[in-house]
Amino acid sequence: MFGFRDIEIIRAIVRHGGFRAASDATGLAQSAISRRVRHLEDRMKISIFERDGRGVRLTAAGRRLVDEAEILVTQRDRILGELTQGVMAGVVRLGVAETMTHTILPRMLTDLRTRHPQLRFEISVDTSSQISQLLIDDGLDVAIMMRDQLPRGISMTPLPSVTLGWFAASSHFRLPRPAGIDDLAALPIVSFPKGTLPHRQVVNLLSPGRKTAAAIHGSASLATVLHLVRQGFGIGTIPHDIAAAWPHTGLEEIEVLPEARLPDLDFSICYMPERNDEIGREVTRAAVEAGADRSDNEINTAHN
Amino acid sequence: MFGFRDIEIIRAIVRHGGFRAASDATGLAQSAISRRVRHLEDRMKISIFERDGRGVRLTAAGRRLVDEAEILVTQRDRILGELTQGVMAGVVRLGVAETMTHTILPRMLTDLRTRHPQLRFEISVDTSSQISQLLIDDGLDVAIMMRDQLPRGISMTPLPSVTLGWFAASSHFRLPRPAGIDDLAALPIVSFPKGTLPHRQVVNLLSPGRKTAAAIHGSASLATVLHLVRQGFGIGTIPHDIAAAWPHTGLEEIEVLPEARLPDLDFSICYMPERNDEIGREVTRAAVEAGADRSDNEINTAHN
DNA sequence: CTCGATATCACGGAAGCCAAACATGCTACG
DNA sequence: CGTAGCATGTTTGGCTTCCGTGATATCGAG
Repeated sequence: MFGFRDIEIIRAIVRHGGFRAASDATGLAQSAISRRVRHLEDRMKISIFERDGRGVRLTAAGRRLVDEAEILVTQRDRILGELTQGVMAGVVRLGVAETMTHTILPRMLTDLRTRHPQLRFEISVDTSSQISQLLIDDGLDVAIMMRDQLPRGISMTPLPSVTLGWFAASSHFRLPRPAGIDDLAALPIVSFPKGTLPHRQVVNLLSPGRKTAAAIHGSASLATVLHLVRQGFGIGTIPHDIAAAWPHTGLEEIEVLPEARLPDLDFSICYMPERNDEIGREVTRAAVEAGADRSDNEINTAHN
Repeated sequence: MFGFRDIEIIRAIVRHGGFRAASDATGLAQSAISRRVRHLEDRMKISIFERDGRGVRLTAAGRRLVDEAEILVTQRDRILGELTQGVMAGVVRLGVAETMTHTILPRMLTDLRTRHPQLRFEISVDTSSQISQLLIDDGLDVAIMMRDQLPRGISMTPLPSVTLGWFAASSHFRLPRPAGIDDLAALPIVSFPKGTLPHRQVVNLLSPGRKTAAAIHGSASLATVLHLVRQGFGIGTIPHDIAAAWPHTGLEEIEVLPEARLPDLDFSICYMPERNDEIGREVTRAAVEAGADRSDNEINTAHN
């Protein structure tokens, strides 16, 4: 086995041409170098230097060792520098609700990548409650989710609200304009997965005092929801942003009465300042700016 | 600063979920782990674990450290394994005379690469005397050169002789067939660089008792020699193999009298067994086999 | 209070420093 | 030509500092 110190010392010996010169270069006593090298050779059972009266030269094995191990020292120093000099690097574990992956996430990641090329992201897409739990358990560094149950000590920054609409595939269903709650409840509905806040909101909106419970299907995958709605499986509750992002899928917003309107979704970007103050702040900044961009974009898409 | 041991210990703590468990896993005492981690944190001025009554968890900085440094341990173990288990790896410093780069070298390297994918080559092309000196000074591991002055203790394996011919660009010079020494000496000659054995041989062949010294130009680059001869700058002394390798350059061998024939070049593959026994043997084997192939090839090209 | 965890304290061994010994090549002188 | 002296470099022996062990103190949660 060999350590970083061994490599540094061997490198110094090679570079300066001997134990003596290496001792000056490293600040170690020359005797320490001698004994260290011998000990290392004994441990690894290879000879690293060929000695004779007037100095030492690398053996073939020694040269191989230096060539290969040099890079380790370099990398160690790089890691150390990045860690202590506050360079933003490493892996950021990011949890997002799926809706966000289609809106602010791409812009946010682009922003972060240009500012901090060393950062790597590991993105989990899940329901807000799952993400919330992961954040609490230190399974995530930053989360973008709906405020569910908020643990204490968390930092939470609101993002622009996401507005929902009722959508249907063009000409699959015949509905009055505007449609009322009863009209909607009579049809199969594809919505957010069971257990999530928007799912509960849809249930609450449609259920009270109705004879037969509305057929509400949940899907954790927005792509699946879009697909099902497009195929005429039912009508769907879909964020306006998402629908606008696929303008040619044949989806059409259903005009509804005010009482049938769906509440907005309030997303927040959250992190634990105790654990991830620096990264959390920076990701939050990027998310807020991406959200601001998104507003512009919303206006643009409204023009379409 | 951190060492391999630090990383291994931190990894053990993370994997087994605490100092206590890590102490069982690593065989160290629990107190040693505690103190080591604290010292490390002090030295690096970052906090790696977040402690409370019921255990420890990685901080963000700690996770970054583990993520980035894990690979260092892996690489260290790989290097150690390769060194001690006698895998042929590392960089082989190879010195060759230029003639050889066009004959056995490509086949030899292909052979070695397929048998030892871990090997890397660093190839120097120079005159035989330079290469010889480099080999003596441990600037090369293996050399392919003409035997010049041979240091003692060297291993030398002869390779097939290289035959030389006089070449000229078609129809640039008018010579009797066969040409004699005087005919050749009257023309500008492009040959091997001054100071090399074949250059001396050309000089010796042409100079004795002549009124005006023959105009012998030297070039260390075979490509340059070929170019000059092709352009009609003069006639050249070129290995048959090389000329055969460029069959469409308009070069034509000059038919000469026996007394004007050039001596063969005797190349050998050399290494210092004291320093590079294992690699030297293997490269020698590959060179000899490539030389055998070359003989076949010579016959083939003679058919063209 | 008890349990399960980490932190701390006194003591032995490896790794480091200092000084002196040892090996080798070079030079100059008899 | 042989050899003493010197210059240069490595190895070897005493003495201190840091790392690992074992037992004990301390702390937080249930």
